[in-house]
Amino acid sequence: MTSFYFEHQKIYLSVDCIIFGFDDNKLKILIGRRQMDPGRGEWSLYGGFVRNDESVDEAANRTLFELTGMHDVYMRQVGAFGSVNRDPGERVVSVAYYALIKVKDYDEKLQKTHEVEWVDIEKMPPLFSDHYEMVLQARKLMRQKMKTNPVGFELLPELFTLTQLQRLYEAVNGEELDKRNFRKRIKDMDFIEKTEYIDKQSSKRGASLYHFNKRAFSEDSNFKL
Amino acid sequence: MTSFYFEHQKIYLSVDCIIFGFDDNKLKILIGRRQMDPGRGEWSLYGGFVRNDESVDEAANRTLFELTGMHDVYMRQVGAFGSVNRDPGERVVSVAYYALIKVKDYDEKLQKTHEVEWVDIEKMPPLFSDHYEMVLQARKLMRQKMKTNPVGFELLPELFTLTQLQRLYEAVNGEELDKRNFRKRIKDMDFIEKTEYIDKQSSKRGASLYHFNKRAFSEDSNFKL
DNA sequence: CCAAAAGTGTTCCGTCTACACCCATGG
DNA sequence: CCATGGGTGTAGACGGAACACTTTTGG
Repeated sequence: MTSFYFEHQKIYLSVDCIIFGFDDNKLKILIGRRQMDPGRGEWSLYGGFVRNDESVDEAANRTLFELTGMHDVYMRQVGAFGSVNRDPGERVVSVAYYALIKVKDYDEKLQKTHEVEWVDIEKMPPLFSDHYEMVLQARKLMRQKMKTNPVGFELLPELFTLTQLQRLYEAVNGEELDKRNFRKRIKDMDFIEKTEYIDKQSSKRGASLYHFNKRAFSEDSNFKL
Repeated sequence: MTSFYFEHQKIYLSVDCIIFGFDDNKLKILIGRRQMDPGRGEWSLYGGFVRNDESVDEAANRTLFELTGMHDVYMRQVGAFGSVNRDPGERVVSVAYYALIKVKDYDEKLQKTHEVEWVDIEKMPPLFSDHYEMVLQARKLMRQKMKTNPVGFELLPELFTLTQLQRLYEAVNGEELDKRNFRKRIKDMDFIEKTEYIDKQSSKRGASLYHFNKRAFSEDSNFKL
């Protein structure tokens, strides 16, 4: 069968990753200096091209793996960015994804190899092309998601204190929360379990360490923070 | 400057439109029988390919215009759909958009030319490729948007009764609403204005016609339905 | 005259918010 | 012994949900 496809034009398709981390009570993203033209030297998200033999989601996962060596990372699509001149070199449409990773799990060697850095999301430098817009949208989506889904735990260590969890939500939403009200809500969620372990890093008294029990959480559990 | 782009592969990029309408107290979408191979004869969204000289958003608007002859339609991106074999003929990545139009504004001739039909969203037939998935996601996004933004009016005539508005929200959310509570909320929104006109179609007594005053609405107005 | 849709307020209950003090310990 | 962060309960405000009857008029 002859096809109608031929009359149309193919386009370069790429993916860009907005990688969120949480450290020092601040929400951060992983960006680096662009190592190729056009835009060499500008701050930029990490990205890659979509191949013909992989889905766009796969391309995003592969790209993230290249950068971090990590598999099974929480990742969601932000959307397609398709202005004609968004890439000064060629027509490239890019699909943005955001990822949530634990900063401590990220191999520092790989970080140096790729010359990427964690930067405070409140202090982002100007970024290449439309990457800033991508970050804004990603952040909006992520904030929305965190309100009703227990995805924040992707950013925290397996064991965390309630204060850490609260600081995370404060960083994401950009506002302080009331400690007692926050902890009251946590207590209502049986899938956030107190462990026998105590963290002595952050205070003299020591704080109980909690963990998120994925199995105990089911989609119909209600999660609101 | 020689470029690194050449080592990568180009891909066909298309757009698909989920076109919502509201008629007979039901939420509907516009679909047609696919007129080309592969998939000829299957129910399908209306779509088109993205050209090199237009943005993806522009391609979506152009495609919608081809089908409906309408400009300045409310349209939002749903996301990119990029499975390798989503199109049986060729590798095609598609970006889905949803649109909200007034059924009455849609020229019936054009509808016949393109052989598309309004079908009740609750009674959708199986669709070509991943189009059903696109519709589900579009509906989810649209429902979300309608909760906090006054976009429902895009689906209603300029002048509408409060019962029509309520039926729209009921159709979108799939649940009945309390008439008094609903009307109380409407009364709090000054930008939904009662007119002097009366609709005599739907009842013997007659119902006041309202209209949404875009100018009176500002982004900081709070809208919750 | 009656069927059919329009229009209109109040009460109750649960949820969210504000708010202050004691505890344990390392240095 | 004191500075630091951990941990706990209550009262009042607010918003959402439930709920029933009168009005108008075309047929």
